[in-house]
Amino acid sequence: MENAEVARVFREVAELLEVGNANPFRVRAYRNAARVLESHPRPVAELAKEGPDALDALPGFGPDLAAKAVEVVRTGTLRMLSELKRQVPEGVAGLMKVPGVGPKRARALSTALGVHDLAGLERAAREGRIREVPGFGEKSEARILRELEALPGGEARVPLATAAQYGESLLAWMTGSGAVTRAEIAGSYRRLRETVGDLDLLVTAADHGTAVERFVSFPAVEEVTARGPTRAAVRLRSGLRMDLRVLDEESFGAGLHYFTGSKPHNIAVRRLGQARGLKVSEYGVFRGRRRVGGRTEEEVFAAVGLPWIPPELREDRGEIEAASTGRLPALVEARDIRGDLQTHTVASDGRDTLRAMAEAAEALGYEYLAVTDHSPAVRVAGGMDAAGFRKQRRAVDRLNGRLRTLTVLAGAEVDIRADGSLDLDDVRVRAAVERGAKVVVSTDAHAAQELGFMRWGVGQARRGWARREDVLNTLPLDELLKRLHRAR
DNA sequence: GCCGTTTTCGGCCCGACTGTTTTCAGTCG
Repeated sequence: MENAEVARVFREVAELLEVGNANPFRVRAYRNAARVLESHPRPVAELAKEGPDALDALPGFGPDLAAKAVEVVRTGTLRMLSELKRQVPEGVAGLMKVPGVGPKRARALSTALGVHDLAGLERAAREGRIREVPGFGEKSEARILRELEALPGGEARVPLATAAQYGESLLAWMTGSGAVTRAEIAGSYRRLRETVGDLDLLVTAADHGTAVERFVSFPAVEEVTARGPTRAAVRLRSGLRMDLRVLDEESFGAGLHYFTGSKPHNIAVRRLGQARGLKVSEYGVFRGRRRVGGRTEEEVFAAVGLPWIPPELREDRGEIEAASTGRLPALVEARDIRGDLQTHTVASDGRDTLRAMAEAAEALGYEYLAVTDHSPAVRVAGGMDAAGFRKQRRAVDRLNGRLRTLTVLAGAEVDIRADGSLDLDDVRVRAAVERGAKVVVSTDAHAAQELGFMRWGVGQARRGWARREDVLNTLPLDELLKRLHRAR
């Protein structure tokens, strides 16, 4: 029983409770519990064995949720869930997949029209029956139809590195024009999540209208979906959505914090503010009507008694507690990296020669570069046999004699499974680091240019709370070699 | 359902937008 499975049961309970008109805070308790389990470094099954106290100690867990988690671990299911499924008409929760339809409207539609799935909802909309339901009108009916048509395509999240291509050209587009004085992309992009749903661009500008105008004329824009005096939204030809918000200088830090999220992190910060009689919003920190901060993120955090927290940690996974007790980790930085330990050359499926890779790595200021071409198992990647590796090793020795500051290490990428697939479901840096394991951040570069992917790897390490000392390739060469020999 | 340097009961983050209302509920981020 994995944590994710228990979390899924709790999420399903939350959904059914919500559509069943339960206390929204009770619903939130289940969602929160699911989120805590998903990001908890220890297996819930292990905690369950230790007894109820271990689970009760999890944030947001009380006796009830702890007992329910134990029940799911032991029986694979939850009696409460089966009970809820009997009470709530089948399929009603599924109606909430339509944007604009929440629990109340899903229930209203189900009760009034007897629809229990999206197909039934679409039929009712086409027959003009939705506008007859109290609280709905022609516009709601039209929107539901529109959203239903857009659903299957659904804007999927895109990989961070892909989003970065748009993000960086967007920033260049905005700042290069002189239309804005300051521009930053917030959201999960700034938290360096592996995937990004949309890009939230925040700017300050002398003239708001000019900034909005510049934004909607970004070359990759296909459709302008909203456009007001201080905000706009567009969809790019690739399907990626981008939002713009024009902020005042005095509230830029509050806006940046708010739109960087994550949502659970923001909620936790606001609760801290509330306890101090402060109101924290995207416009600033207020005591009554008086603004007490918001120009910078530091001001926002300081107002609630915290040091600045790096965006990569803002997931409400313990960073608030760590910050308040002065135990935030000094996170690894891209500049701490002294070498790349997994790369390829033309000897297998890389695109540059050993020498070109070495020179590019030296130009990046690295002390070492490990070339790790494929073993014979990976035939499609031109895997080398033992003789090939011996030959490459001699080439590495010759090259090291000529290089000035870089040392090339000879290695190999050996597949674990015959089909090459990963049998792990998750990037688990934090669990590794908490148990004292060291990690290595590498790019698997197959071309000189791809050595630049290092920053994405560092981002994932930071999201796992990795400090410099947790990452082996922040070590100077001699220490790295010592560690490797010791491990052997 | 959880939680407590105001509380063991009565709270629980905040604001914008939309559409349906005639002062506001529902939804979203």
